[in-house]
Amino acid sequence: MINQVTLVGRLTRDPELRYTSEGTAVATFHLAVNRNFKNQAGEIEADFVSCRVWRKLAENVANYCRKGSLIGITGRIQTRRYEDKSGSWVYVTDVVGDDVRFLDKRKEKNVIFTEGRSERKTDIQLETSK
Amino acid sequence: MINQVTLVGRLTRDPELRYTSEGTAVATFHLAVNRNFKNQAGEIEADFVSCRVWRKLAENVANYCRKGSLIGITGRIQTRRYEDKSGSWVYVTDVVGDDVRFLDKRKEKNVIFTEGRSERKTDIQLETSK
Amino acid sequence: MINQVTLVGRLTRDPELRYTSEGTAVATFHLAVNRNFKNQAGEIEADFVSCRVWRKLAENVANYCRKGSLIGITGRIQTRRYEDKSGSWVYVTDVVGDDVRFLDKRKEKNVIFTEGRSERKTDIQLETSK
Amino acid sequence: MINQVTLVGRLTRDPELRYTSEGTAVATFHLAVNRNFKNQAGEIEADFVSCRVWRKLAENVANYCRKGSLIGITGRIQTRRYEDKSGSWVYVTDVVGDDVRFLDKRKEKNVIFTEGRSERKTDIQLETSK
DNA sequence: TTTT
DNA sequence: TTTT
Repeated sequence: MINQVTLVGRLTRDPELRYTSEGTAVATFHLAVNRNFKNQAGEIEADFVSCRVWRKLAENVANYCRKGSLIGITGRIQTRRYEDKSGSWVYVTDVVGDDVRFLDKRKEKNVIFTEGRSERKTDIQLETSK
Repeated sequence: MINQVTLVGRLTRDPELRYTSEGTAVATFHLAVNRNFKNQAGEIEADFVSCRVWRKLAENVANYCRKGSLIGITGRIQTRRYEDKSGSWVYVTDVVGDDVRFLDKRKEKNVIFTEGRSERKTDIQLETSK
Repeated sequence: MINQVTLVGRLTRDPELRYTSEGTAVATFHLAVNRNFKNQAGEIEADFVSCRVWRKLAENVANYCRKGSLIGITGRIQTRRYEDKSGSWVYVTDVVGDDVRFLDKRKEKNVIFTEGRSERKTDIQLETSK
Repeated sequence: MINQVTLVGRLTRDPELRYTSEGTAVATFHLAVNRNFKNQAGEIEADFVSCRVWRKLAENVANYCRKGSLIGITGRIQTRRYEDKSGSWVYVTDVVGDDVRFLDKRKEKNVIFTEGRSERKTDIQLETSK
């Protein structure tokens, strides 16, 4: 079945990096995603989405993101529940990311812009091709 | 900012239709979205996503969907929180849908297939508008 | 950067399965995706999106899909261009799928429903890993 | 049916604003979306996606975007075809946007941050409306 | 070259 | 409170 999420927002705090007992890295953080419409008071609110990424991605997020970083994340919604101390069920919803883009990096690193080859040419073409 | 969700899954129960004090229709339901991978035990699990739609969409969902209906929904993640009786915050995550497709309808109704004609029309408009 | 597509539609013909010179399987097909609104004449039109999937997915699509099959596909938009015989550039846009769901299969196969158990397990792990 | 696209990329040139014969604004532009993986030569390539937005959105894009602007766009894939001078069919694929985010704006304007207050309000409404 |  |  289909379960696909795309978010662009800012970290509400530094990400938290932990490791499972098997040694797998997990990073968790909340994204503040400003809404694209105003409430009755004319203000813009935000949704605060809980996100989780695994392995190499987790380490990258921990290394490159801080409170306030603008990121794009794609992934899926995951739900789970657990019993709290008082014995009642708590339902939790997270976004599990399979890709994260760091959108306020000044410039994309490691981008050897070969579009030179393709892009520049393309541009010319777009010119020429009218 | 960007906040976009697409889900395809089945209703876990009949949708619930209610009205706000202003008379606006809201339908709520849970979607069971089977995961596309197996757990360690070789079984497929599901995520149970809480969904909410408003107005005409709410009434359509209430009219056309039942427990087990297969639907596609597109929308966004919305978060909110409230204080429970004991004074602690409860965090809630829902998908607010802006479009719902009924995927087990035998055949799409009112589909008169007319590709070609209208596309050419579109083209002429754009031509003219240069 | 972010490039994410989700489509649900029907195959306009049987998929075509081919192999690259290195022996990698590729399946191509077109999806007819009915629009969710009517044109001025009150008719529903469709978009005909060219899709491509690789490897195991290609073979699954070739085995399980036929003209008219309802599928969901997630992936990304890919563009390329080539020079035709007359020396002018042709621009091509395809959706490259990374996941395909067969939506008119009577029932999901191999789905053994086990919510609860495994979710709790996941939770325990996370607890431990703090 | 479902047809949903999310892209984040940079404009390859300034957008072009035109008007249909009925006076409706249309803006067209190409987005360069860097791929998240390298080719055999270790370089990052891009997809060049043709985009189109209408009405107020078209005017906003024309006013606020320039060559190189980083934007996020959500919308759907639209296909059409036309007959060229030589009488053969040309197939065209565009993304028609229903929302555009300007991602290199220094800071979101008019964002008065009010989480909590309004969320509680929403909740009360729902309570009342049962 | 277009599906139900 | 969980679907096929």
